[in-house]
Amino acid sequence: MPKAYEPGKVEAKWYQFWLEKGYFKPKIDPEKKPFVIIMPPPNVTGELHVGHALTATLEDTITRWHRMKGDPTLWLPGIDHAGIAAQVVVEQLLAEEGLDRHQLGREKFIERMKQWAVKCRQTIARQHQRLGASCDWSNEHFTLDEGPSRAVRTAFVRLYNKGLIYRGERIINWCPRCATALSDLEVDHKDIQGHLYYVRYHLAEDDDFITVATTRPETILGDTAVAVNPMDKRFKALIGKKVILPAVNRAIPIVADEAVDPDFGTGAVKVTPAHDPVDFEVAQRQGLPLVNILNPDTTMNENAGPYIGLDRFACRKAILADLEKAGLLVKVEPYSHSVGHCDRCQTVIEPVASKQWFINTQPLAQAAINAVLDGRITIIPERFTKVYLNWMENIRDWCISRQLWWGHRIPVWYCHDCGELTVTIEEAESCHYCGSANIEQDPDVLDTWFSSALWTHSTLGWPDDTEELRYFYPTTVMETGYDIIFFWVARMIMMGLEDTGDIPFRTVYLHGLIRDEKGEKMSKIKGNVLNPIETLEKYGTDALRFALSTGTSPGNDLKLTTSRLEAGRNFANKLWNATRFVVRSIEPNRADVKIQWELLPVEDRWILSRHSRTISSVTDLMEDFQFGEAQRQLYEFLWGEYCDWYIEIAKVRLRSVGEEALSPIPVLVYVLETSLRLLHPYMPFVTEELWQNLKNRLPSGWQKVESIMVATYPEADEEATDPQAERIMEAVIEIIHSIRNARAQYKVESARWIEAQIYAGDFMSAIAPYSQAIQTLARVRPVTFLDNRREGQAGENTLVLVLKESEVVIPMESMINVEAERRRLQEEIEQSQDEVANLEARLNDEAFLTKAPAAIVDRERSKLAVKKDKLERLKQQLSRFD
RNA sequence: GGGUGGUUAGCUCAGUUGGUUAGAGCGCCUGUUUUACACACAGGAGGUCAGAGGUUCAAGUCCUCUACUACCCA
Repeated sequence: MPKAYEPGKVEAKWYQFWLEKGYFKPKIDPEKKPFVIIMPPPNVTGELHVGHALTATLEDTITRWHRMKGDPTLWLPGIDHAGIAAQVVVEQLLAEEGLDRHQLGREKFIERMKQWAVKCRQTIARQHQRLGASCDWSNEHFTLDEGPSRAVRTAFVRLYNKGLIYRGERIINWCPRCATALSDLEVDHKDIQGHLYYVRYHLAEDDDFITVATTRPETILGDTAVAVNPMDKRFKALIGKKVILPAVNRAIPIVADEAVDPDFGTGAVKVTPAHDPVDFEVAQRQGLPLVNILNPDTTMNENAGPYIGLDRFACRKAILADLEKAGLLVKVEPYSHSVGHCDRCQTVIEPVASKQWFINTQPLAQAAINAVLDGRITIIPERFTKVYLNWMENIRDWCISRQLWWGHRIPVWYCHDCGELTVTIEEAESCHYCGSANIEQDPDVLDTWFSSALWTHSTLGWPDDTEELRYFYPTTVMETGYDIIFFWVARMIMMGLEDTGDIPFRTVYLHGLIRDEKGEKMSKIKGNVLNPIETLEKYGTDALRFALSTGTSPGNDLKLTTSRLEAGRNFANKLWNATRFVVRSIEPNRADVKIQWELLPVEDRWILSRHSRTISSVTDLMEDFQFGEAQRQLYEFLWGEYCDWYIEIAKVRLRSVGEEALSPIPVLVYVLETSLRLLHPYMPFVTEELWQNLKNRLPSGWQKVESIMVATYPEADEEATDPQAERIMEAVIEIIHSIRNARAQYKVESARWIEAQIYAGDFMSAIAPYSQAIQTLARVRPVTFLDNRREGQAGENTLVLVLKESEVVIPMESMINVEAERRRLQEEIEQSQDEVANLEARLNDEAFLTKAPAAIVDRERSKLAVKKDKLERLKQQLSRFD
């Protein structure tokens, strides 16, 4: 084995091995309950980013763990066609060739999109494989594949037939750059420092006027009324009269509507029903007409009179200039208001009345609310439950039609003869009402999230009653980022329940977002994105996975820094070298790894006890979705206990040749091998490589399976916990620490041997076997054990280290610094006194004694006894210097 | 306007039924080529857990308020 772990040399080999063995594919076993994760499908927009790496890491960890536990485990990968986002990417590619999609035509454009998607799928799959993703590639799905597409059409038709999908003219969010309608979720609201313009409208019949305030003066051209609050006395006399719109000289009425806030502006507002959601509702109530003034590219249309052809912002300037000239612009105030922006391209959204397809979501939301309220679905972390419920309870209809080419075509045909709609799953040949063949399919496609909402069941075969659907649905965990809780999770719950009658998953696990070193969200525009592939090539996949999942908590954002990546790489290397040590210690012909449980020395019983506790704790944490903490504990155990202490003490035993000491190798191997299995879900590559290295050097019957991936997940052995062994080892470690500390304090050269005497009272016989270990690890020789406490004489050049259950005496020849020693002891005494005082106060408190649990009181009592004893001994030592 | 999170060591963060002297990684200081590992080892410094009040025998942890900060929804 080389001196350092070289991840690049082994990762591809093991992935290929797992793949060839078919480990990723679940075996359906009707006797067992399966474990299922459906992967959130990445977009076919290019490559995976580090957020996908986090998703893949967490899902792979959960998946590998369940697979090792013996559950039939399905992790189903997939790819999303990503309507707008992907279309924009390919349109940009076309633009480089000097083409646009209209020149190409719909069919040829779709062909180009498909080619692009195929390429993208391959890239993404390869990237997932480099991350170690153990998903079932034979079950990979694409949202535009025939199965999911038929599911989309089926769901659409069913909802349409139930009256839950309808077509209607509503105010929608129009992105002029993407040239499509968007749902409310796809709009970012940003506070913009704009202006409030006060504009005077003359009355038609007399010389009077009314002043309205607006942030968008260009919409004056589309006004069809002025509205005031019916309770507002100022305008009572004007209601029912007409005003003349400036610029276009149209007469419009003054109406009374309760929606008007008398405190806004002048109390009179202009009503532009085709370009504002609130005004749209006013118009519905008041029976006002809609005047649309915009073309789809947001230039002004023929309704804009003299401003026809101008862009919306140019029009605003022009109309303001004209109003000013006409003396109709009364005043302009700075005004901060919220403006919608397209979340894809950040273009200012235009609210506009448009005929689109919608889902009436309220009836679906109720079932989705119940599923969470009654506990059938659990959301982790819990705080997102409230976020989810709040959104569901205030849900609004979902605009699902998009004016794009890339996506699921809406399964609706319009009849040119009878005007009826044919809504069918299969391609319509003729009108279902009049039989005419003169029909035309709706040109639009569906919101990508519509197909995503069906993903948990459409991938398993729905609407067909497949074996997979019956066995794997409902799935177990939905793991994804909290940023798509509404986009995806909430809608999946609604549609899963609607289509199948059952929840789509039992647990929603939401992870945080990854930020750069400065804490900023990663984005291509900022150029601060970390490429996961470059990162794993530099540090190793396991290091990347470690950095992404260790010491993090669910739902919290995390900064990915090079120091985290280095920590992961170092840990992998530490494991590598620990294994290298163990492997080198195994003698080829004496590779007996059977543990002789009844003969084990204390350090073996100690590490086995700590090991067992670690397994139990790690398992509990994983059951509770606390993967970051579980991994941290594994790290602490392997590095801080196994490597730092157990291996070091084992070396002493291995070196004592000729003596009849029990070999530490069986326990070294056992603890290491079990820990590798425990760690495998987190760091699959290094654990497999090391596990195989061990396997190669041990007798052929040592492990039945061919890969750590399919070995069983360790279970804690309660029998192994050994408090007495832990207590003894703690004392030994404390002795070694104290000597090392004293050496450093007195600047003893590291190579020099010093003498030490140890008094350990009742513990002596337990600690005595560690004489050799203490010698080696603290560099003290000779070590003698004292039968009686050495009280020390004044003027003596000895250092006495007072420990919890023992004392260490170090003759320092003439090196003792009396003042420093006195100070050290005084400080220790002060600290000790504080602790004793605190404990005494607590134990004298009647309330504590009666109200605290007995176990806590007992613990405090024994703590006090130990501290008091130590304090007395410290005082005696100090008296030497008086 | 409504909601949620964060505020813990110089930096980045853990700390999950309230119960030892609050932890880690990185950084910093001192020392070490001790044959698994310098991607390491040994030792050390560094914290009134944002502030105030409350509940409790006991609060980083529960409650209330305040400040700053980030995000979500309207």
